[in-house]
Amino acid sequence: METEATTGADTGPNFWLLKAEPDSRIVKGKDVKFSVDDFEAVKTSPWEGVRNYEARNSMQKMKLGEKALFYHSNCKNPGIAAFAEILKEAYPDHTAWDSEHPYYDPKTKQDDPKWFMVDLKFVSRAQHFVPLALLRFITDSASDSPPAGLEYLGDAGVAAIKAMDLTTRGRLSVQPVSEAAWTAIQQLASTGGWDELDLNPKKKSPAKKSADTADRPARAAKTKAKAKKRKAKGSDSEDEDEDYQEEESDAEVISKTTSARRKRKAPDDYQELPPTRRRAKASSQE
DNA sequence: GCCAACGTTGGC
DNA sequence: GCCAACGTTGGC
Repeated sequence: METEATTGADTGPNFWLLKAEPDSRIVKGKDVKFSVDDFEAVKTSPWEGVRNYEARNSMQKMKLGEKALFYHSNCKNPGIAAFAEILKEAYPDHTAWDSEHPYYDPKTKQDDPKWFMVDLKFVSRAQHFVPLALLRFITDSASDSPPAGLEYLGDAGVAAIKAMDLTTRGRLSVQPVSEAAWTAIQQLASTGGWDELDLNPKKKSPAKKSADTADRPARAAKTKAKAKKRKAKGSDSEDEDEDYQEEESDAEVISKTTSARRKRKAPDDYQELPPTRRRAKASSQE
């Protein structure tokens, strides 16, 4: 059974945002770089390596032909670089079983896949790259109306942008986008018009080291408010996720994390963990 | 390179 | 089941 659309639409298509890293970054000896240039060159790409439940759940809701925003993350100038669409609906992410792969997950079994991916088709570049800084500029503005030059967005477009997860949920790499936000982004990408805006106001004064982080508390408050809302209406980060709590016990999921954590803190009365679920799980293997 | 935010872990 | 601790994400 389908859960209803995360975006609130009950019948129409959903819209999505997926993040990729345009800059080289080496993980387990492999470069995980995937820029809009790479995407445009290959035209289609499996979206492998997602290892977050909420992101995965979103991917499992994606339907053939639904539209997505291609986002540049973890780079100098993050933002929306292209438009894409779903070419193939969710199927098991085989890279989880590939020990050579940067996102190898040794705990998942081929007969019980935990991670999924979709195939994405490149549609077009954003004629005007839509920088995160612009979306933040709009989101952080006290006004309900568009800034000068972007009147075409209308108040509705501004409201949609302000409601986007992108600005408040930085770590979510696959997220739903409302249709209104989709439209607003498309308008921005095709029209531009923010060259006159100072998207990076206030460089920190040398005296005040924390000047450029001064707005973070305000941001945090917004983030919290939204998180509360999600909780209230029931986030999908955990539902439909049978293994969510059980998996933790065996913990090699991301080995680096786990091994470090296992080492953490041995209180004086530390005796060697009484095996609990971990043992049960391990012995269930034949 | 720094560090706030946040998802996950795991002791209690 | 709560929540402190931890490591990672990702903007800056």
